[in-house]
Amino acid sequence: MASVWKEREIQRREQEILEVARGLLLEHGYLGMTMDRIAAGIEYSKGTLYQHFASKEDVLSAIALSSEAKRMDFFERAAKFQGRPRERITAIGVAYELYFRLYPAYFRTEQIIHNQDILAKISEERQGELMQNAVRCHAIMDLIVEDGVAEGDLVLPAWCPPPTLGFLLWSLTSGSYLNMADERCLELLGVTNAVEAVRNSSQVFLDGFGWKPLMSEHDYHAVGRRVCTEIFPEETADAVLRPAA
Amino acid sequence: MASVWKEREIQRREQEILEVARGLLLEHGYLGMTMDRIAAGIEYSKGTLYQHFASKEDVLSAIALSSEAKRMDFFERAAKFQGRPRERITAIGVAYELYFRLYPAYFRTEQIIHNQDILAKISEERQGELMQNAVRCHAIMDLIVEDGVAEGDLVLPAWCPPPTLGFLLWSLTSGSYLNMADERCLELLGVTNAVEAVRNSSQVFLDGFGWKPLMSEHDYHAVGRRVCTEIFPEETADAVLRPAA
DNA sequence: AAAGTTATTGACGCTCCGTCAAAACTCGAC
DNA sequence: GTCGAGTTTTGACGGAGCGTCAATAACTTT
Repeated sequence: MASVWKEREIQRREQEILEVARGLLLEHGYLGMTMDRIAAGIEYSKGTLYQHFASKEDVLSAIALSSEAKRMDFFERAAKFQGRPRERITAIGVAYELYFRLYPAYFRTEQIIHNQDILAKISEERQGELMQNAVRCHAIMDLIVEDGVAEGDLVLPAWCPPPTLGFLLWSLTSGSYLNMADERCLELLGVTNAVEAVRNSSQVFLDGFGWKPLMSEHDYHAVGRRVCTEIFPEETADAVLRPAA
Repeated sequence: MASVWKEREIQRREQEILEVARGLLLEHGYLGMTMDRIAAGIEYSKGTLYQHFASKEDVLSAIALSSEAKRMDFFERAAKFQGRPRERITAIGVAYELYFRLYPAYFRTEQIIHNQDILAKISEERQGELMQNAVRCHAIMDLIVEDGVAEGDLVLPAWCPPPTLGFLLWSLTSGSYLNMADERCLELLGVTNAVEAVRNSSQVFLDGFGWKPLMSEHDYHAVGRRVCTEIFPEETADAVLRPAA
């Protein structure tokens, strides 16, 4: 049966398209990633391109989806880290930071797709997939927060159920990374070492909630380094990526 | 001299263009705001439109600029609030929250323009203006943070000079508001009362830094209400906008 | 090998941005 | 009042990009 080979060929081509598209997106931005250029990049015409993807936004969302898959992978690996709940949520933070630093391009594609106009043009189906990822991602955090509460390390105020804490922590981190995009602006404001600041501020935030053990009682830089060596040894072979003592 | 009247006429028309453009932007999004539609909305042709604005992005940045002006106004008014430094930074938070709730449309235009692709197409001049606003905005926060340090209410760690604290607080808030844009997603995650959560979480964050007086020592909801009645009486005539007891 | 089926192509229609030569208008001089 | 130089306005047009589809090529079955 030829259809097996055909199936595989289609898959292969889809990957090739995404590869070319991602390259264009990073080099020339959203507007520079044109369907004609993608078609020129692969060895097929635009018509064939449209047999794989319904629209430009569809291509874009596929790229974003693969980026999110990478992030999900990091999160799920980090979630396996053994320790007190607050150490485990710290591991999630490390995962996000590594994702941001190792794959800034992926981070950017997530931001691009997160735009109302673009999102509106994506098929319901893919929108669902994207949403699904977000939910899974927050579910991981929720479980850890709930463990923290269950073990008595954390007492949440009434206004802040576990999903809300996850949302806030996420907002602090993603908001910071997003604002870091404009480097000129950052410099003008006099912000240096922003990545380190985000790392530390997450801990300050958790201290604010009184999540034990507090920073004063525990060395979370050491936890960060442990997460790097135990969970992300390959990714942090370059020492620059590990938190300093 | 006719040129005086002409000057005024040009100003008037510019305002009219922006009004129409903002309407289109809000109703139909970035892609729905076309130059032809704007031209149809005012009583002039596209050519004339292009005598006022160099490009579509130029129109957009003018809209964003006026939005930022509104926010700046709120910030500057809030900065006049009298009290301990932490009360004053709380006032800034109230200002931002009110801006977000009263003018969601303005908030959105700021987000739209904050896009790399769009930003890249704006004239250097307008980019400078936008940057200027950001700097002024952060300068206000910086001063308050520095006062906090000077008065001994706040001891900042080495990794966090005043501008960095401003940046982080800003990121927490703007990041949260940004993530709140997707209401469906928020609901799916189980986050309720997000605005209140953001308000409280900023305080938790400052508690984390040990900025005195701590939440346990001071009623910051009351401070919030005072800011509303003293600084924003007009805007908070509707009681829904004021923090509950 | 012929008929039928599926895959591929790229020219085309449409929309939108930004331009520019031509038309319309203004206003002082005579 | 009218002429004409200067200014403003216009909308048709070029160019670019997205998505389509009739025509063509390739492949499969009989």
